[in-house]
Amino acid sequence: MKNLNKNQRRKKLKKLLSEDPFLTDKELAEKFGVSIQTIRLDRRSLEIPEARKRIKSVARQSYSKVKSVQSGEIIGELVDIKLNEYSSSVLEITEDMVLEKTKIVRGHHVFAQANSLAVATIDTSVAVTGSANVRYHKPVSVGERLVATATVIEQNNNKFIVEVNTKVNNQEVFNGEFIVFAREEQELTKGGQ
Amino acid sequence: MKNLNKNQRRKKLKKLLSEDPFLTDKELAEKFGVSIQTIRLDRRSLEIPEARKRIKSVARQSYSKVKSVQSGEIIGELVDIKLNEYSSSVLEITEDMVLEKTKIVRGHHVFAQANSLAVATIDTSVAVTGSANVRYHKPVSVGERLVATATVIEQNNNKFIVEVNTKVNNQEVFNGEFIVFAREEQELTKGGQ
DNA sequence: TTTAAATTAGTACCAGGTATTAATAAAAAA
DNA sequence: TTTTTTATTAATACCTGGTACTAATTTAAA
Repeated sequence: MKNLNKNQRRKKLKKLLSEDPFLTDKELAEKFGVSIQTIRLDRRSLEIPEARKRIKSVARQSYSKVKSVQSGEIIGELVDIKLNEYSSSVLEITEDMVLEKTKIVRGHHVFAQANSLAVATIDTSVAVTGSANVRYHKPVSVGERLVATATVIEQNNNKFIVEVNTKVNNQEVFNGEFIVFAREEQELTKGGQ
Repeated sequence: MKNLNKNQRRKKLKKLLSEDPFLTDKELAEKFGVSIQTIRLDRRSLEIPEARKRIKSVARQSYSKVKSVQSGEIIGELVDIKLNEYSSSVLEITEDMVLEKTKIVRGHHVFAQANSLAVATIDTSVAVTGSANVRYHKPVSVGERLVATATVIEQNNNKFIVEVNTKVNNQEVFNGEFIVFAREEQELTKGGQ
């Protein structure tokens, strides 16, 4: 990759680094057949930070994302809850949740919000989904806010039937009936999830 | 945070770094009130790499994860497919998919694999899920491999009924019936998802 | 051909380490 | 208590991937 003038090289450099932020100046210098100093001048004028900082920011971004999903254990933000009765959560649709082609939300995100809400509504140390019966009414797109409300409609011992209703602008886009089992921590071998 | 003996300190160190891989030896030394050298001995005996390597691996993981989910659009790895007939995918369960407390896989991951497989099986530019009826039979844990197979069992015009069966070690853990609609790219306003 | 722009070289310095040897402090055993 | 072992700290040389700056050299344009 040679014989590029300054502007071509800088343009390409920018693109390369956006695709692969892990490249060091040395690697870039080799790729372009120029000296390290040239690459550094390029980065400076393009205001691109050094590799370690780029890597760090990638790590930070994704780390906080993973964490919120892991620790929160609820998909979306819980806005209201009364255990064993009802709860609701809000999920804002971002670019990474949609299909590239159509910009429509991938079904499992809507399901995940509803399922995690249904499970969270039950007051027990461990709640697992036994089955779900769901229906998608309308497609959802980037920027829209999914408001899910879960209602416990029946309880028999440790078996709960939870209905979840998801709306965008007060219009129903999804609903589902989840059968959730409450279990104590020890008995993890049989049934459900 | 002082007066910890070696083993207590190492235990805590391990935990701290698992929660926040961005901490440098210097910061850790201050936290524990010991010298940098001590922290380095600790890391070495615990086989924990230096901060820059930890950060890099966090970045790499999430970078590749985001990419594969976005571009692949299939959850898990597609291993076989005959369009409009059947397909199968394999999903390996990793730590980030399970509930912290119980180490059991969160339901929506199993659903996501099945749903994305059902949708991918249909030969059209846009396929959306209309409804799903799913059942979780057994809990799934870290390290297990979910093998999902999707079979188209009925077709009426643009409406497909797809059955998905997910197994671990040849034992069924999940099954679901998905109603999927095939649509052309223009008509994105009404129905389904 | 002279001037200006682009590139390369060189040097001092930095963070955050590895790896090793040696010295010192604290705890346990004799 | 003294010795021995374990734990901790210090010191030093070296590494990568840089920043920041100055100076020299090369290439292209006026």
